[in-house]
Amino acid sequence: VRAYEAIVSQIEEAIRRGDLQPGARLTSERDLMSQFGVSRSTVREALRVLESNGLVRSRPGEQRGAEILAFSAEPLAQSIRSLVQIERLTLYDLIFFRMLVEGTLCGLAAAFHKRADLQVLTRCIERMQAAVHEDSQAFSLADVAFHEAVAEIGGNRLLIVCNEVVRGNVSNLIADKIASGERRGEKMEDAVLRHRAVYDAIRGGDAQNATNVSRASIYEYYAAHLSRGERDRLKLLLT
Amino acid sequence: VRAYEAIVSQIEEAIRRGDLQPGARLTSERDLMSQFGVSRSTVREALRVLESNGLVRSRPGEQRGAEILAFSAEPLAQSIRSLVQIERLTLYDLIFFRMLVEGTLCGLAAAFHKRADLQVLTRCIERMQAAVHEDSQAFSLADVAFHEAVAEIGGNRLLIVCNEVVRGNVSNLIADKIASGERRGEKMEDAVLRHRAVYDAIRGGDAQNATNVSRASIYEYYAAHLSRGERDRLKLLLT
DNA sequence: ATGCATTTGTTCGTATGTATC
DNA sequence: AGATACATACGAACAAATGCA
Repeated sequence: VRAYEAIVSQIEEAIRRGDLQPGARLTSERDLMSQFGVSRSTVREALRVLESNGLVRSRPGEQRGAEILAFSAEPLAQSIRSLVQIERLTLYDLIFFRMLVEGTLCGLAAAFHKRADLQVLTRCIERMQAAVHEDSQAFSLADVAFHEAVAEIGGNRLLIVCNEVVRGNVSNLIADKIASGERRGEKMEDAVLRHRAVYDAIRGGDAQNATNVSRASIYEYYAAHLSRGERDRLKLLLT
Repeated sequence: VRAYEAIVSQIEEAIRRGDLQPGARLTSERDLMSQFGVSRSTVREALRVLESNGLVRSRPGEQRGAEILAFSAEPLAQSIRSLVQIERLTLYDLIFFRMLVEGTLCGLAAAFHKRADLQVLTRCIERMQAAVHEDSQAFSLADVAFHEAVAEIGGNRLLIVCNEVVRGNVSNLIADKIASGERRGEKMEDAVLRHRAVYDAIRGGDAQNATNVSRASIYEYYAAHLSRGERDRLKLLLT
């Protein structure tokens, strides 16, 4: 077993145990070096690996050592990104995933939401409405906030994270096609309507129905970018 | 931008473009060093990062440099593992995900399978049956093979990979509770019956029904390990 | 605002262990 | 068995960035 790997797994272990909390700092490279009885290069290789896994961050000149970071979905997002590129995942694959997961999250939200949750969602839609024809960046921020709020209600962290990651990848894949297209205003109006429909379905409390409305909404939004056969497969998810 | 990061992204880029195919080798560290105009340590830090991301593997003594690896879901599995540990995901979260995804894969299989696919599934079940009361390792190998074969039929790479990863994490979480429990033989018999039911549903060609049978099968298998409230939430996925 | 101490980023030279020919 | 090529690992050094007095 290689020297730097031992260091990596020891520090990883400490972080997982909660022994090293986010915001805490490792000691300096020179301290770690004597602490683990290895050379500085070895310490640095270990730090580079931890850094690339999103566990720590180190910057030159900082007095205390590398900082322990809070968990971030970024490594997961990266894995999925490379999966998209290397395995040649298509828009269809991603949309399928989103319809499946986000629809389910809406179903959970319909079944388990509280009063306050509905208010949060309403505010997101209002912010979207306000930004129509105006600020397309504020619009998409409110859009993302809506989806995240829906996901939070359901409360399954795994679904939430996966869905966020895939949503990000979808945007990457077709950013140019939609955000900057012509008739941008119309499309934004359209999106507001669809979000309202999803909101109503969630408020209605019927999980099956909310799932379906959400999936149909995603389907319609992206259908134009998909082939006939792909659309047929996606329809399997609609009842 | 740091020196080693430039190297990492250049090599990553070459791999993504397919310029560096799996099985090909990088040149030796000394060559890379002069090629990129950096020192040995910097090259090594870059290699460590690439290695931890599952893109290359380097071993001492090998004549040519580091080997380019085929894509593997291992980094993704790692991200999910750390998500499970750090975010304290429970068995419920994982089972929810599996019911959702694997049920859908069964639905796809029901709708799109071919003759040959059914034969593959049959053979997996036969291998399971043969290993009952005998070889528990062969049993679980056949079990995994069945699920992978089902997933392949549906053909959505993203779902397949996510499902495999989550299945692996589930086994980690409760390996002790089931595999080594008492009445192991009975449980294996039971599993064979459930797999047959899933198989019949797939052959039947009704996607909705196959989805349901599969989800119910997973639900029943794990229900005993879950609380009342968790079970109620999972039931939302059954129609 | 300046200068000093500390720390990281990077380089270089060297020694050691290991696989292949 | 020996030679070669390679990766692993060490330690000293300098530059650049940061924080503090």
